[in-house]
Amino acid sequence: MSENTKEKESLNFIEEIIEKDLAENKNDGKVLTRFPPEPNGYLHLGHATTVCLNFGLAKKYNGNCNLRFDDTNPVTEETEYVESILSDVRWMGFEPDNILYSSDYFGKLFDLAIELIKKGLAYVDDSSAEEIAALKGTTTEAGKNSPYRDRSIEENLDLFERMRKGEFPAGSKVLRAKIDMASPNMIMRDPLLYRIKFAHHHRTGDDWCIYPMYDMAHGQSDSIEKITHSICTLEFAPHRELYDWCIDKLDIFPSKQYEFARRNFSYTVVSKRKLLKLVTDGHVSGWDDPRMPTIAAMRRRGFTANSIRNFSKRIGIGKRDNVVDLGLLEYCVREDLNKTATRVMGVLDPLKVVITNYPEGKTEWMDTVNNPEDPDAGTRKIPFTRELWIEKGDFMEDPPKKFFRLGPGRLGRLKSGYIIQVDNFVKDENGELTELHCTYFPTSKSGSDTSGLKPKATLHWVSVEHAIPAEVKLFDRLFLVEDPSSDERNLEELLNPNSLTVVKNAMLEPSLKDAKPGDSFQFFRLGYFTPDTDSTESHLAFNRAVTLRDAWAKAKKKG
RNA sequence: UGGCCCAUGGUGUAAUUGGUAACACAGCAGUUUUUGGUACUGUCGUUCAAGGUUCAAGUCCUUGUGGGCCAACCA
Repeated sequence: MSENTKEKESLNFIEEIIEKDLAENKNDGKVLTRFPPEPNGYLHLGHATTVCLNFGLAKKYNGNCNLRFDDTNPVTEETEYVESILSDVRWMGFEPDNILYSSDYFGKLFDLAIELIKKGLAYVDDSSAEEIAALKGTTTEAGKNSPYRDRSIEENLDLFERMRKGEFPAGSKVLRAKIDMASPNMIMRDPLLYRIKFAHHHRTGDDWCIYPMYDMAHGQSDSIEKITHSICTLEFAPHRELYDWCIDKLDIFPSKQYEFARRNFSYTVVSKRKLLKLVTDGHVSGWDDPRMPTIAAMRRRGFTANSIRNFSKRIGIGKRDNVVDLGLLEYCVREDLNKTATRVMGVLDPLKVVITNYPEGKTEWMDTVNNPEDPDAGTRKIPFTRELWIEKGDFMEDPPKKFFRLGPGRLGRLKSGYIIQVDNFVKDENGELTELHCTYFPTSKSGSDTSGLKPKATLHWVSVEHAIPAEVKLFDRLFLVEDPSSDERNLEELLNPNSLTVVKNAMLEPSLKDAKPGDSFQFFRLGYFTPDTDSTESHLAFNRAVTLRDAWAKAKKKG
């Protein structure tokens, strides 16, 4: 194929391996990878980087990438998860070359097991789980052979066949590889190959009552599909010896396994067990709660597939332990949305402004730019009237020097509108600020400003008459500690109690009426927002994907 | 007292395979700005340790130290 002569960008270690293989014309110059999730949960950010890696490699080297559901354990796997995984992969922007299942190979895998038995390399063991564990030895002591280890090939064949027919109860027998109970690699101490489970499988139903273990299924499935580069996480490194042993003894296609370090992310967890616990204990509303690190949640929150792909590319791959700063993902989201999101105005904490010298009942439709980063995005009209909503935080009765928004007597520019000056503020009986009385400068109209006035701040606003109310959800990190997965304390103690803020009565500009999930907006000065999946015409609901960078908030914090 | 993997700024990855330690994020300071956004500029700071080989070591060797994974009828 095409030789990349001058590759400026440096290669990661897997790309180096692939390019070396390609140079040697291994596998006839073909690259075939696979993404092999077990359908027992939703895909999360860790999977997302693996998806990008495997599909990305295939794309880069003109190869292919299969999606293979590693569904060899019927008790944990469900069709619901299969569907969510497939839709998440597609949303990420990748179309699998083949959609396959390990369960498709149950027949072939059974035959391979028979072959191992015939070669005297596997045996049926009647020991209980406890007995097998007891004979396993420890990392520093050799194990001992099972009393069933030397059964004849004929007897093993007979027993395994009868296991398959359902003649023995669950747990009464297993098939084990006959390797070496003294191996320094614990995985090689006669690993279990098949176990009896009378469980309904999401695809094969009740056809089988014995199921292959990971080590009898994964590498073999790779081999059946002729996967050239089987990429997995570092935890599987000890399995590689067995992976190669099976391929060698069975004399099947020599797929090769390569390992990279799993990604950890700051202020969140990616263990399926812990994510499931967050869901079942009600700490979040579901797998797609926008605070979750799942792909479904990130999509619902308003993150884009493009930003996740860029993030994945930027963090690269390696072999050392790591905690990736989630701030980088937020940066990638902003980077993407800044270029594409339409700028609109919405007020989260409304304060009424009455422009006392503006005619009652008058509406001016002001021109405003949809996206200053994209001239092709065009302009639209927004209504300006005598009564407006502005952000309560944009006025201070007694503003400090560094605050350059509104205060008594101060000027402010209303974005794409007029410059106003605060004349008065009104409070209710509780001393709560309720209203600002201002005057506007007719010569200061945006785009044709001849006033010569230079207010320090430009504020967002919405016409009271035209505003549409909405619920808006704001999110903060789920956990208080940077690395919750390595914290000894209970998950509950580490949770950020303020990870969700629900704003009930936000006021939005009327153009947002028909926004749909998947649409991205920048609410001027507030961040990037997208309609929530539960948004309806009568009850608009938005999620904030991420805030804008906020130098003022930072300055305030520092005091 | 085993096997395997790993060690580069606050974080994540690079380093033409022995030849000036770089890129991005974060931080800090500033310029521009009808977003305290964006863009732009500057700045901070690093090879786990000790020996050795070499004109030259993040890279090779030795010995340490530190961390991770492995003993589920899970994947």
